[in-house]
Amino acid sequence: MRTAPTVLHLDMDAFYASAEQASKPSLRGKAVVVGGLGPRGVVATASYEARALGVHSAMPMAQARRLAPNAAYLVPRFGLYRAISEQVMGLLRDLSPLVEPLSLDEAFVDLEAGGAAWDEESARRTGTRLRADIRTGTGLTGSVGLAVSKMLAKIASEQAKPDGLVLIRPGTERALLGPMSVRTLPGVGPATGDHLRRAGITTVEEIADAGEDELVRLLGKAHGHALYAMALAQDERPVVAERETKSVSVEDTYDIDIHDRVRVGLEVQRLADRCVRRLREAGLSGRTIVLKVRRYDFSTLTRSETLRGPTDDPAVVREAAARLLDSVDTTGGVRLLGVGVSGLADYTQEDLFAQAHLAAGETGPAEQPETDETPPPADEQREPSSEHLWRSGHDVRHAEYGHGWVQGSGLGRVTVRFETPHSGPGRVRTFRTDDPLLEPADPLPLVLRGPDRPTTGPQAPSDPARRPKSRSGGGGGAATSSP
DNA sequence: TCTGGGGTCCTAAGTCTC
DNA sequence: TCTGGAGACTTAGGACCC
Repeated sequence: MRTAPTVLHLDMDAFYASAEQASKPSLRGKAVVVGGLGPRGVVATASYEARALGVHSAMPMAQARRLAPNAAYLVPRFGLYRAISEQVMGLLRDLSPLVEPLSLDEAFVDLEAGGAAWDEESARRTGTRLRADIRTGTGLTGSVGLAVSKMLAKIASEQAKPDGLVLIRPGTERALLGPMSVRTLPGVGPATGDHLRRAGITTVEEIADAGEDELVRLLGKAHGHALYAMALAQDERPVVAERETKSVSVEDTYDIDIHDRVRVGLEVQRLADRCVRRLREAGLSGRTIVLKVRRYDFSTLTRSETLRGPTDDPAVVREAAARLLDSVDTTGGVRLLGVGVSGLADYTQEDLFAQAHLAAGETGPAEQPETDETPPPADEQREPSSEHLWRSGHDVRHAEYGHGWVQGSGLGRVTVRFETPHSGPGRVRTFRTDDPLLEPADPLPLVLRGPDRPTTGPQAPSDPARRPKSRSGGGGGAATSSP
């Protein structure tokens, strides 16, 4: 158990929305909602202005639009967010070799391991300097929590939001946690929260009072023990820099339920190919193939099959997924399909050959040796219509008017606002979607290094999603409300 | 109101092996 | 040869997180 608050948790404030506001001057101070814009999309992040209107993460987009009809609605630009995230993680690694990223916008840092802090005072200094460096380097704000453990550091950063720093002083933890809702503790979601509430437990203090045996009786062994320890502010989990991937999966929710069994089969094949591509990119192979089906009524089922050895062979994964689909009744329609691979092993050439032989032996007709060239998904073989080039929020360049971003498109027109992270709010112009002077562009850096040198700073890598393929059933004509 | 996508971990029942 | 138990593994589902 540590005696000094040397675990740091960083949480970037409304990360995706803030990145969009930083790159689009006309959105600063305005409600911005980032997420899927299709009929079944949900909110990924809402700016604080949008949160004030009641919009929050995981809310259905349709509900967000009712609450904030005048907000700007944008699709996520992961290329940009990844570039900023890498810069921020770099700042964290300057503090310590023990950095545990949780997502693009969150990480734990063991300050003690890096010699960056050893007591309250040095920890606070380091946290303050980090926040300043993040602001200087990216133009964005992050909140910092400092405490003796990961759980407490995370609770501290939550309290620090937005744009603050909170240090939980050693010895004060239990008094601080006691009156808090059970939902504050990691691992207590809606279901566990409800379960505890029915047992008359609503605060952290009441968990501690209930005793370990009662918790185990209510929630099972693992969850009960863990939660009881957390309620006593005991959390010995170390900051772990390297985490092994346990599974790789892809899934798609369709704008309209799929009823045609043949189409369902084709989609599963596509997903299997996509999953294998991801698997190979990560240099992995896996033994267990998982099919996920969410039906029209939102009931979800999974079917899995474990092979004799690990594979990254698209034909093998496709066949396994197809076999699994055979055991699933899809009458009534499906809204989501997914294919995953778990039981992962490092990729080796032997795996491939072994599996190819296995597949040839077990699946009857002799398999052609697989190559890397899996055919592109059916929808990627289609030429994207020019409408699909213009995704809401993505950057563009016009030969005459310069750099801007797509504010909306549809009916053969695309509306562009011409501004950059370093200009004032820009003018809006509308073009035909096939205007030869207009082309997709990379995001510009949010922060200039040196006098007017936009070539430095966090330059997002060219984002393949920038030239989007039409998504199955995907809605074109993304509408961005004018801010 | 109508619920994304990519993960992790846990539980429980059934099966297999020794 | 049959039976029973322990432990490992497989499968399915649920909860949670960002």
